[in-house]
Parts: sequence; C-alpha cells; structure tokens
Amino acid sequence: MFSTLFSINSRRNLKAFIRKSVNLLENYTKQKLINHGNALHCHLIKMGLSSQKYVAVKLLIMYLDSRKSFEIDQMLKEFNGFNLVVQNCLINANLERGNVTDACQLFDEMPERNEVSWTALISGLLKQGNVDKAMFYFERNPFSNVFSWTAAISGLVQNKLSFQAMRLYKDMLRSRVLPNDITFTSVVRACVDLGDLGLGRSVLGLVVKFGFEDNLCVSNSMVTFFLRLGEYDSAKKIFDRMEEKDVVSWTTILDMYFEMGDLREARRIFDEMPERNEVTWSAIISRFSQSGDAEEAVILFRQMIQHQFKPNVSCYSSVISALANLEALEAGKNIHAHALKIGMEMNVFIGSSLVDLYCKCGNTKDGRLVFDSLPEKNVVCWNSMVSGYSLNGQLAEAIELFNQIPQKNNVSWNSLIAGHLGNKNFAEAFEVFNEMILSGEQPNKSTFSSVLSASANLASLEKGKYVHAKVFKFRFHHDIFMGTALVDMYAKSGSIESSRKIFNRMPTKNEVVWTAMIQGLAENGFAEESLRLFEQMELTSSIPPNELILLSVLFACSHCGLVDKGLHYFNSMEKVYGIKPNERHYTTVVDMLARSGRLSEAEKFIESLPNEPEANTWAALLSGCKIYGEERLAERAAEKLSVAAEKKPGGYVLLSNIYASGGRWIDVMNTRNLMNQKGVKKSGGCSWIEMRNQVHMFYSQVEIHTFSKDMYWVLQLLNGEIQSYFT
DNA sequence: ATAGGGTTAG
Repeated sequence: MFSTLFSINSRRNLKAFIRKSVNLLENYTKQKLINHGNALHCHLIKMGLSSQKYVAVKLLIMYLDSRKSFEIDQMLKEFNGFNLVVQNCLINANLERGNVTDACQLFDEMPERNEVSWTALISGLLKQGNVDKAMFYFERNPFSNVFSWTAAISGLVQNKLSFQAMRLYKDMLRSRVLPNDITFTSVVRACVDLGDLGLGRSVLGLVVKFGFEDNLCVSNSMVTFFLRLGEYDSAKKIFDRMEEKDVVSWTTILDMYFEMGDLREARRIFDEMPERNEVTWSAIISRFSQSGDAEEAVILFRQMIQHQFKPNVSCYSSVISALANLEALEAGKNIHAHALKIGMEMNVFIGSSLVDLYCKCGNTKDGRLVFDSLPEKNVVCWNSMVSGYSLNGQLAEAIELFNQIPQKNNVSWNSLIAGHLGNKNFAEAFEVFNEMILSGEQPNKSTFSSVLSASANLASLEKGKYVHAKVFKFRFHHDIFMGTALVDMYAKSGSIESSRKIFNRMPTKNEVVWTAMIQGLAENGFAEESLRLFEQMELTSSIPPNELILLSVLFACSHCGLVDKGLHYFNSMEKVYGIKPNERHYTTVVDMLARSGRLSEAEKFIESLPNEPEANTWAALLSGCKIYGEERLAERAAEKLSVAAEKKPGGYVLLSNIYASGGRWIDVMNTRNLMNQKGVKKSGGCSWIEMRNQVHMFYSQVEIHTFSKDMYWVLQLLNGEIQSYFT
C-alpha cells in the first residue's frame, strides 16, 4: 500500500518520503487508523527510518493518542539521542488531552529545557484555559523570544483576557523584543474585543513602522478590526489597498456588507468573489438566516452541497435555525439524521438549534429529548429550551427550567418575559422584569420592547411611565424601536399627549411609528388630528400607507362623520395605494355609513362585497338600525348576524351583546345556552385596578380575588347607606 | 503560535 513511496534512490527522494510519512502518520492519528499506522511503522523499521527524529515523534504521538502503552515504552527506549524533543512531545500530548498535572510534572522533572519546551508548555496550558499556571511558567521563562511572548499574548486573547494581553504586549515592546506578524494579528484581535478604536489605530501605526502592513494576515485582521468597530470606510480602504487578497479577505468584506445591511452588495460580492470555501458558505447561509430570509438560506445550503463542499458545524447550526424559522420539521429531521451520521449531534451549537427546531415545530417533547442528551450545555441551550416551552404555552415548565439555569444571561430573562407576554400574562411579564433589574442583569432593547408591550396591554400608565424611566436610564431613548414602543404604550394607556411628545421629538420616523401615532390618535378620539397627521405623512414622507394606517384613517373618518372623505379613501385603497381591503376595512366602512344614518347605502355596500362579511359587519349595521329605528332592516341584519355567528365563536358573544342591549333577555339566554352546547369558550370579562404597586384583577361571574367576600360585604353596606340617604 | 463563519430572546 505504500508502493508509491518506495522508489527511494536519492537524498531528495528520501526527504520527500519522510515528509510524506509524517503527513500520513498525522492523518492516521487523526482518523484513529492505528492499523494503517502500524503497517507504516513496520515499513519504516525495515528501511531503518523508524528512529528518524520527525518520524519517531509522530509515531510516538500516534501511540500516545491510542493509548498503546507497550509501543510507547518500546519507543521511549529507542529515544536516547533526542530525549529533549521526546519530552517536549510527551508534554504536548498530555496537554492536548487535558492532562495538565502530568504535563507540568513532566516539565518540572526535565533535566534540561529549551525554548520550545517553555513555549509549548505555556501555549498548551493557555489552550486548556489554565491561565494562572501558564502565567506562573511565563514569568519564570528564562528565554525571552518572540515565540513565547506571542504564545502568551494569543493565548490570553483566546481566553477573552484581552486587557491582560495588551499589557503583555506593552511589556514585550518595553523589553525590546520585536513583534512579528502573528503577534500583530493577536494584538489586533485583542483591540477588537476591547472595542478600543484609539488603541487599534496606535497598533496600526506600529504595524506600518515594523513593515507588516503588506502582510496578508495582519491586513485581514485590520479589516476585521475596523468592521467590528463600525468604521466601514476604513475597513473598505484597507481592503481596497491590499495587493494580495485571499478567501479570508473576501469573506470578511462580504460579512461587512451584511453588517451594514446592504444585502444586495453582499450578494454581488458573493457571486463574484474569486474563491469560496466552507467558511464563506457558512457565513452567507447564517447571514441570510439571521436577516429573516430563511428560504434563501436553505437554497444556499443546497447549492453548497451541490458544489461538493462539506458543511461544518456552523453551517449545520445555521441551516437548522433557518428550518426552525420555516417550521420545516421533516427537512429539519433530515439534517438531524445527517448530524448524527457524522457524530456532531452533541455539539452545543447544533444541539441548541435542534432544540429550537423541535420546539418551533410545536414538539417540545423531542426538543427536551435533544436538550437532555447534550453532555455540555451552555446558556444558549438552556435559553432555547426555556423559550421553546414559552412558545408552546408550557409556562410552568419554562419557569422551572429557567430557575435551574446555572448562569443566566439577559437572553434567559428575555425569553421568560417574552413567554409571559405571548401567553398574555402581562402582570407576570412585569414581575419578571422587576426581578431581572433587581438581579443586576442588564436589560436590552428586546427586554424593553417586551415590557412596553406588556404595559400597553395592561393599559397601566403608572407601569408604562416606570418603564419609560428605565428606558431613559439605560440610554435607549434615542432608539427608533424604543420610541415606537413608547408612542404605542402611551396611546394605549390613554396618555396621548406623551405619545405626541415622543413622536414629535423623533428625528427619523419609519412606517411603524407613523402607524402607531395615527392609530393612537384615531383610537383615542382625536379623529381630526389623526387625519391631519395622515395627510402630513403623505406630504412630507416617502412612506406609503399600509393596511393598518388606512384602517385608522377610515376609523377616524367614521368617528368625526366625514363619510364622503372616508369613502374616498376606501375607494383609493386599491387604486392609489395598491392595498386590498380586508374584512376589518369593510366593517369600518359599514360602521361609518350606519352611524351617519346612510343605512340602505350600508346594506348595498355589504351586498357588493366579494365574500360573506364577518359577524362584526352585521353587528355594525344592526347598531346603526337601532339608532335610527330601522326595524325591518334590523330584523334582516340580526338574522344574518346569527348565521354568521355560528361560524365563529366570537360571533355568539356579539349576538348575545346585541340582544342584551335591546333588552331581549330570552334571546340572550338562548344564545348563551347555544354557546355552552357547542362548547364555545368566552374569555371572561376582566377588570383591574392598581393600588400600591399591585394589580388587583376582577373577573365577571367568578370570585377570584382573595378579598372578594369582604368587598361585596362593604359594597352591600354602602348600598344600604345610599338607600337610607334617599328615603 | 495567527486572520474569516456558528446556536437562543424581540
């Protein structure tokens, strides 16, 4: 099997043979093909090459890795000529397997040590995350060369100790050791992690001074530096000036356009770049998945496979995440099977996205199965499972799991808050938010958008104001999303002046803010102002009106009796704005006509509709008939309403309310009975007040409040007093 | 000894 290697007839061929053997041994070690390795070993012995230094070291590593103690002993006996190298090699092998104590003991017992021994030990310890021991040896290292300094600096950066890394870098310069290209790439990465623009610029100065500006790796890391600090122009400048560009440079610049939100330019670069590798594919797939285009991410994944690239861990996790967002369970299971096949299902990244996949598809049981099978869970795994339970309404499970998270982060809290929000437990969402603040966790924009939505739903001005103060305190008040959430919250809590103030102060306004403000005004009875704002939006911005804005406009017209104006807007919806009206628009138009007494017009309008209208539409007509005493039309509308009611559970409620307002109590009872028979659940009426920072809830028909008995007793007392006052 | 890509909340 090594026949191609046997034509050794010159010194040059011998060297090539040794190199090839070393490569083969490395591969056999990696793939655990010990039999192949053994065979090669035999051949090497026959050729008298088994004690050649490089070959012997690789053989030793292979036997160490497969724990063949007999062979190890045999080899160690042979190694008298280069003991030091073997010792270094043993130390390395121990460190790679995490045997820190053995490695250190071996090192301490060595009769002599060279530069490599020290550097190997220090960098190995840092790779194992044992910073203290590494620094202990670093301080005692008698050799002061670039390698050990660089090993220490890059090791610290890998352990996220960038500040210490920079301190070491300064010490290095002070002790007059010249940094090399690898030193600079590590140092630049430290600057990225520290987010210090000035520091990075000063490093760049030295890069130029020492003549490394044309080095590929150093330039690539500088591009990354400027990109991560948001200095896109500088990043682009360095990239454009680079004479030599490789896949890494192109992938970095590709990522920059995604970061800037310029998807088209990113796509153009991807299509036109001279070379791609699996990282490039991985980057574009994840970016498309993150920016909400899951379909494109999946298509790209398929293309990647077609181009014969082997997907790596990142790719798998990105594509699973994309499939989770598409709720594509079958395709996801397929990928799960692939991951199992190549033994990657235990990876935290893949595992987390698998948990997410099963939960997003409504299968929390399988999600939990994957979760439980993960041997090393990080906070993301926990968060995925918590939000998975939240998503499926299993809040008890979500809370229980949340409490078990060993090290929570703000996403953990956000997941639970969002869980309460999604299940309409607005007060609980608030409580969790308070706990979060008390625990010292930093809330972010997601936290606030959830909590502001919770206070909008509670319509609690007090709570809303409290959150607003926190938004201010954590300096998010200039953010457009926060502004929008605040405008909406104040509008829903009835403080339209505050909405107006925030809206007016926003320097840039997007579609959502305009929608929130126009809607807020319309729903709070400021119909004219709402219409004025709509007209202002049309004049001063390039934002096209959307469904919701037009609904608000119709609503406003209806409430200030501007029927013809409303009809005008309704008729322009499809023609001018290209928006197809939906059921709610129809209902608002009927409501508008009915309120102003144009009842026959309303009936004709309903007849002209493409589909049978929703129950609400008939209810709007019916209430108009009541105001204007149109008995016969009312009868027809009521009949239609009761037909429509059968289709939708909400219809019965509407019907019973209409009967109730007309005093037709027998019909009310009949409707209620019908609802019970059909098992229609009516969400109970609920009301609440806030007292001393506590919300007290009251439900119709059920006495849930702890003190309801006492309260009814007091009410009775008061009633008695009032009556005695009048008699 | 080094540069580019990854999972969760909204």
